[in-house]
Amino acid sequence: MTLISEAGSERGTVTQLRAYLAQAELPEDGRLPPERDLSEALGVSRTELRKALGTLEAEGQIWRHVGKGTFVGSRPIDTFADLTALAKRTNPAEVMRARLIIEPEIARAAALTATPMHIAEMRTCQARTREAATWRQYENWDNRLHRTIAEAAQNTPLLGIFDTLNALRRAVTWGRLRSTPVKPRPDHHSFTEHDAIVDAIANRDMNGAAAAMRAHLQTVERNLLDRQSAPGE
Amino acid sequence: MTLISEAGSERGTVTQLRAYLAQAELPEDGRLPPERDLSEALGVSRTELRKALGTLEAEGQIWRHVGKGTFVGSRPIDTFADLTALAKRTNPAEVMRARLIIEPEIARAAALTATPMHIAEMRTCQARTREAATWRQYENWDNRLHRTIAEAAQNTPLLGIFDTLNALRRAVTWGRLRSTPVKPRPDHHSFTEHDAIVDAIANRDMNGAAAAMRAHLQTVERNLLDRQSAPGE
DNA sequence: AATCCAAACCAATACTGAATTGGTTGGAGA
DNA sequence: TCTCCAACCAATTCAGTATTGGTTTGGATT
Repeated sequence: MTLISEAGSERGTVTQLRAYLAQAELPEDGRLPPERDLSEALGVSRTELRKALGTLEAEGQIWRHVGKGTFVGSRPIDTFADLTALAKRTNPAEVMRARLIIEPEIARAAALTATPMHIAEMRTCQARTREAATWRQYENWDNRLHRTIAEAAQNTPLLGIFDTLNALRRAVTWGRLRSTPVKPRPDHHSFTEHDAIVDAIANRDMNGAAAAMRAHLQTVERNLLDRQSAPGE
Repeated sequence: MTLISEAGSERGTVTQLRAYLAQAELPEDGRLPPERDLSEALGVSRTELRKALGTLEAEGQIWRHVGKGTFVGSRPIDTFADLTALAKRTNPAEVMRARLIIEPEIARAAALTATPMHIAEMRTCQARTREAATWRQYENWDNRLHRTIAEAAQNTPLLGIFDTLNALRRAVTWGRLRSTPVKPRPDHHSFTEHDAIVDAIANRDMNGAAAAMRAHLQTVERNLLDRQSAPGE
């Protein structure tokens, strides 16, 4: 073997792969055969094939994933909608900060676009939180209230973002359940704060809605931190 | 079986169920035993139990799903975990509106938390957009600039949200690529607008950063709409 | 000494078939 | 008519197995 063939061994495999990709009939999803098969088909060692695949991947021609396979084209756009992966890299404080940044703006938008039906549903959720006999029920209606506000913004991507944040919150807080089985006290801070938010939205007061939501979340944040610093409450 | 028990059979089962729900120790997810077991445990026929469960479901106390089971609380929101599903329900205008709501707040947060390294990277991206020889290169560095701003906010969930929005934008705009192969003109609006954003962040001017980002996105939105109303540009 | 290769191993994913579960139907019986 | 029971249905879950890209190891080649 000459100097050239030696020096170009990897490049050779790359061009061979390129030719294969141009010629081969790939299935609908663009998946190409597993490395073990492909290396045999091309008459190359798996090591060498993997190096070539590596350069092609660096070029963005293909993408790979353990257990899934190797595919032509660019990686599909599911990106990091994967909550569990995100949840592992973050913590409740960060999620809370993100909520503080996002949700007031959602409330602001909702103040502009909410329909009477939305507002009526918000009031219903409010009433239900007050009637709640357990914390579970309370949180249930609290969630629903916040989501109704997000729905009132009438923006699909925004609603998706809200859901993502919400799911993230649950994933991160998972395992730290409210221990007390009693129901929320009638003077629970959220009641008046929720009132302020919904009232502002009903009055089409965008700044007020944003401010009320921010104030509410800040209270929630304070409670969260307190509970962390003094566990067992 | 007496007349009373017969006449009140269903109502009786409902109250019996209510008592069960109040007393029973339910697992974390609020799932209650399968109908077949529960009917035996309560000493009721499955038919009757199902009627009672039906009324409780109508009241919103529980929710059921084939194969999953029966759960207390209200039906969880079907979150669009999948971006492609979300992309099908929305449109460029909505995505643009969502960006207008979210990204200024990200810029505001970035103004507070950006490190000198972040700012330096922003300036680099800026320079690269000016040097770009093609629209593709320009958009590449433009994307990177916006993402650096999101990184500078130093909040994992926020960055995830930004990526989601970005992926959504690409998914929705997919197919309508910029046809002109020429490079951006030196007086392209984005240049000065990007300057304003980065300057504000560097000056720790939170309101300024948010305003500049909003102004920038509004210009982008206007261009987008213009292009829609006059296709082919 | 440096590479390369084949095999084994690893962890993530896909796949497959059985079991579970809410929903439905049909017949027996009161 | 109504209830009950059993069987059945379709959606979902679950557990075990097979694939698959990624990594390590030991030996062979140069």
